[in-house]
Amino acid sequence: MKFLEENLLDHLQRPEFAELHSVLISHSFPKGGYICQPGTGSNLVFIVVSGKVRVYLGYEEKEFNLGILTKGDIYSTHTGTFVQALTDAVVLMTDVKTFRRRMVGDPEVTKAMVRVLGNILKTSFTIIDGLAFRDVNSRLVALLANEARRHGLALQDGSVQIQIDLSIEQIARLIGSTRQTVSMLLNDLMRAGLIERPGRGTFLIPNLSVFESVGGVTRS
Amino acid sequence: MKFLEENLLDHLQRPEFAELHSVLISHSFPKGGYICQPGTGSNLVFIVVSGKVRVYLGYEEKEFNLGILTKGDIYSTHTGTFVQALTDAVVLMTDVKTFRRRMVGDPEVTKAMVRVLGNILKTSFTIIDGLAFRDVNSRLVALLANEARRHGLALQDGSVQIQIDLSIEQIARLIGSTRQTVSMLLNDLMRAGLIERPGRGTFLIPNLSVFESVGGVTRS
DNA sequence: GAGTCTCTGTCGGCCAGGCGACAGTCTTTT
DNA sequence: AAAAGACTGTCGCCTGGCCGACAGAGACTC
Repeated sequence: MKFLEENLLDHLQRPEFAELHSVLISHSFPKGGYICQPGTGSNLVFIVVSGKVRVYLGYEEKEFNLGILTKGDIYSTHTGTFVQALTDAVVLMTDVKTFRRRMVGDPEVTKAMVRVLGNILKTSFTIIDGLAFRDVNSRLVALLANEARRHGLALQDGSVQIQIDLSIEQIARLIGSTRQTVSMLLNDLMRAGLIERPGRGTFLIPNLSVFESVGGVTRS
Repeated sequence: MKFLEENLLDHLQRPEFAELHSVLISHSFPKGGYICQPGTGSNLVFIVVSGKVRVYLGYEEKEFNLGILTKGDIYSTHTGTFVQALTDAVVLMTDVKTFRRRMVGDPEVTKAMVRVLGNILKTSFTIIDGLAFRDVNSRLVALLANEARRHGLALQDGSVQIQIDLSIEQIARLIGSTRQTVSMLLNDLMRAGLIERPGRGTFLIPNLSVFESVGGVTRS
């Protein structure tokens, strides 16, 4: 679902959008700040100018990541999701009404929306799959494997090192489980030699493909 | 997320799309036929011309409805979802490559996509919520209440009648549970006087709002 | 009306995983 | 270095819900 070649922001720099800038108000958010939370009643559309923001579904105790928005991504606040700045971030905001009137007809804008929605949708399918079909262990393995594939550091001996600066409790939230269960599972994985934990927040996966295959087995 | 005023099909009837018709191939599907199933490797985009088609996530034993597409809706086959004709249906199909080249730049097309994706996304959030936070009973109540609100027949005495021509087994699938559990829960609801079952596939909810409130209580 | 099928209700066994509790360990502060 | 605080590992209990099994109950065929 990748359609965008040109960055949406560059596109909006063009002269024909000059008058639009008056209604696109720039807002800055510090790292960790919330761009939106469900239930605040605000109904805005925003475009990320700089920084990274994380979109997630959250409830009292659990939270499921839906995606990371970066420069040029566009999203709406009235979707029942949380949007939090992962780094200091700047966004352009406008209300939905103005957005519809002025911007919906623009293919670059809708293309950006399709891209973002498509990605989030894909992630949410994965989440549903995980919740409906996989046990906690599989979800944990999937989380680590994902992280390894995406941001892992491959070492000379073929192992992959990943840095997850999250407490066990936070990891548990991400996969919709509990501290105790995750703690136990991680130790099981270590005892089985599938992962090592050289230090806090750091994991070492000696053989990633073997590791991944373990997650798949426990399918019901 | 409703942006479309003009129907996409009318839009495509315009003269400037005349040459496009050669690549938009019309396909008919009988009621119950599959427009796409995951894993078939096909990578097509289609627009619904007539009929209703149902999009759902399915696995061996369970299936989760994501939405119903009708005239003018546009969707893609490589999303890992099943798409099944609920009635006899006609769709216009083309491959993704052509679609990107010829149609992605058109705001009506992308608007339709945003609308469809937005709806499906919303539904999938609801599913995640249900799976992660609600027990089977809540999901069952939600399903029935939803059906009642949407297609229910309000009787004079304030009760609502709904027609669900599904076996208990099929209902169980829709909420990701089992025949036995659903059978038990339905009987519990009947014993509690919250629903009645005058005949096969028919339910009667004497007081819908009371009924709905029961579903919410069991939140963890 | 007898046989066959499909659907429904109910029971008992079983287990993943949530939760409270508590001890041990690592960090930070003063 | 001592105290306070946060994080981690484990144990045991308990429950929701899956599963197999089996017995009615309608429906359909011959």
